[in-house]
Amino acid sequence: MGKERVSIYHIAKEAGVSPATVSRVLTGNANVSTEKRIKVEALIRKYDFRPNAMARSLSSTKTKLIGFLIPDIRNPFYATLAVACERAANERGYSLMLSNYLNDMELQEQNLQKMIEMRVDALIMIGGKVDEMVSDEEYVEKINQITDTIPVVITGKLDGSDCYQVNIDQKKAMEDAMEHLIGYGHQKIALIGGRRDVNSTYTKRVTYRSSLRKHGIAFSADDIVETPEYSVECGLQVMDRIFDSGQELPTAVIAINDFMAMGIMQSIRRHGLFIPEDISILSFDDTFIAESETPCLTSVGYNYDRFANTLVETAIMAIEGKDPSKMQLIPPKLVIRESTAKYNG
Amino acid sequence: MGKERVSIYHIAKEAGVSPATVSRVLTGNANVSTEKRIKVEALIRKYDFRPNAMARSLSSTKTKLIGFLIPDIRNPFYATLAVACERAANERGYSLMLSNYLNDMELQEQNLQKMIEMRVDALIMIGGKVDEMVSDEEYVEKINQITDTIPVVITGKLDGSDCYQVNIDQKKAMEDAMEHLIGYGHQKIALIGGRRDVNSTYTKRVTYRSSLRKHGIAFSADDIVETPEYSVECGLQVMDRIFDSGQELPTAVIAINDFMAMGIMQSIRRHGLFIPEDISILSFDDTFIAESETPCLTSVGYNYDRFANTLVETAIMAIEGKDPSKMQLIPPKLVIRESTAKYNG
DNA sequence: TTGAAAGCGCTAACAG
DNA sequence: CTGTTAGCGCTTTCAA
Repeated sequence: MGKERVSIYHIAKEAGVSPATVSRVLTGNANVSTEKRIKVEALIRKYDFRPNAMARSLSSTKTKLIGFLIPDIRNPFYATLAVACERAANERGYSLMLSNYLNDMELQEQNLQKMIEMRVDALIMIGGKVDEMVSDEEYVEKINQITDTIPVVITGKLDGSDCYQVNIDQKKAMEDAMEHLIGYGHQKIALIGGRRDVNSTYTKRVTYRSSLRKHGIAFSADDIVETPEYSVECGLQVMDRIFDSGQELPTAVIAINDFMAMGIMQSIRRHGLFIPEDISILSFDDTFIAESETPCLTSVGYNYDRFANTLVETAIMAIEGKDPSKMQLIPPKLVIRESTAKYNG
Repeated sequence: MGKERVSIYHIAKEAGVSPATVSRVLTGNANVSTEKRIKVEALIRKYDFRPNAMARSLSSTKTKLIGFLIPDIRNPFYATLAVACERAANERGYSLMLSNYLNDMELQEQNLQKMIEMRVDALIMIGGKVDEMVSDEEYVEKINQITDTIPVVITGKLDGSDCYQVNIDQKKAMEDAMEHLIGYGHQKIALIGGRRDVNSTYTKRVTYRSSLRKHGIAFSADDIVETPEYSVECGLQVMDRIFDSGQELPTAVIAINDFMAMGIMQSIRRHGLFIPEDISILSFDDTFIAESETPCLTSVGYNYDRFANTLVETAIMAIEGKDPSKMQLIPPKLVIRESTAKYNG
């Protein structure tokens, strides 16, 4: 430790040029004579000099940083998306500043503030307070205060805010799921997991019910089960409870995500039933989990690269004042695997 | 967009004090009369003012940022660790700057440079070039150049470098695994996955062999299978190959991580065998996957919070010149679940 | 306790 | 093409 940091001044002095010239070869935004350029570049290599991003940002008022606020990177859905976004950002000369709020609204707030202090050029936020059914008025006000200065793109819903939205087409996702299952002859279909006050879940529920109606299938309140979390554990508990209740078992179960599906499958196996022979399972997100289960999960996924590109591209366009569209939809894609089968009542 | 950013100058002017005073109430590093403090604090609230972290860092030459370089956040092992590290860092007033190098050495290098440009106060690096069996001399030189200025803590091995090491006790981990399996009467134990040129894998292999020797069990070269990746896919392929080869099946399989175990289990089930009745499975890392499989996986895990705290604490101590110990070991912890059973030959 | 002033390392006019 | 000169927004002596 301790060695003195070299700056453009050191380089400039040793090269016999002005600091501005060094800056010019660094940024490439202006012409420098080949002679001087070569001299400077040699020094840069000699000292393995890296310009101070803080100073650069301070001066240019651009950080080339995009804040990325998500609930929990341990959920493969977010991990997949984060990796894709990081790549997308890097390709465009930006870095992702990621943070998890772990379903803690206060932490989400803190993280948000930290991003603002870092003067990120844009913000991508997913879930939590930006996907509540009824948007928190005070929160909207706070976000709008931010959007005055920094473009914010969300995956979710925030009524009355100036955010750009990049959303999964939840309606289509559920429709595809239902068409698949009903096409396989299922009538008793359960929808397990999620909170009704979360917009994406709410939309799925509504669509679930309208799909049933469209096909003339009676809706039973028992068939929609809410859970406080979107976890494996919750999936297991809910399915156990269904078994214990003695009520008529569904012939197909739609899990709100892959995590939930894992739990549900575990419960079903423990009760000695087979998937898909006894019960079909379908989930949302199509993460690596779907391919890794036995049997492999039929799941509604998305093109994560496309999703990520749209998110990042929208953010960058907004940064550059290019005015991207306010609302973009990511189409879902049903991947049929082994966990769903024709109903053979 | 467009609203003018407020700075300490605006606040100072409106409060009728000097910018220095505003800075003082911001940092809390000096005394300010209650009267002025209150006035300034009110203004800060009024404008929801957030000090510019870039300017602050530039001036103080501290960024309160810790770079966190990992292979792939999509692997639950890293995701779990990352979340724990983020929390540990936050608790101590630091933020994590995370990036994935996706097994791409060039990307690892780029990300590293970006961290340096950001002037992170310390660097935590895991795997990849910092866990190769034979350390790349040039790379060591490059890292040592960094450690001249920034403390680097690694989980891995980098001979001849000045890094702080926080490592999992791989030897103990494998010993525990082997004792468990051998104690259950297994003699034909396969070790599947990983590359021999990765130090952590190498250590496991060596320990595997010495455990066999200690118990007077003959070693068969067939029982160690190398894989290019640490993925579900590879696990599946390897196990399929073992079945196809017609060689004597192991009665127990040790998977190098949970991913690998998933693939192996999938293969075994597809071949009509049962776990653990026909083959026992044991894995390393004990991520959520271990609990979510059916049967639940017996796995050697670690106390991730402790692991993360040690990593972050070491980094911060080094930042503060407190001279932490150069080498610390994280003890593993065998969690026995349902995937291993007594051998009943 | 407080203000003035000098930097932190870089970029970006502005002359020349 | 190049050097000089202001900042960017904050922290931190140094005097008062």
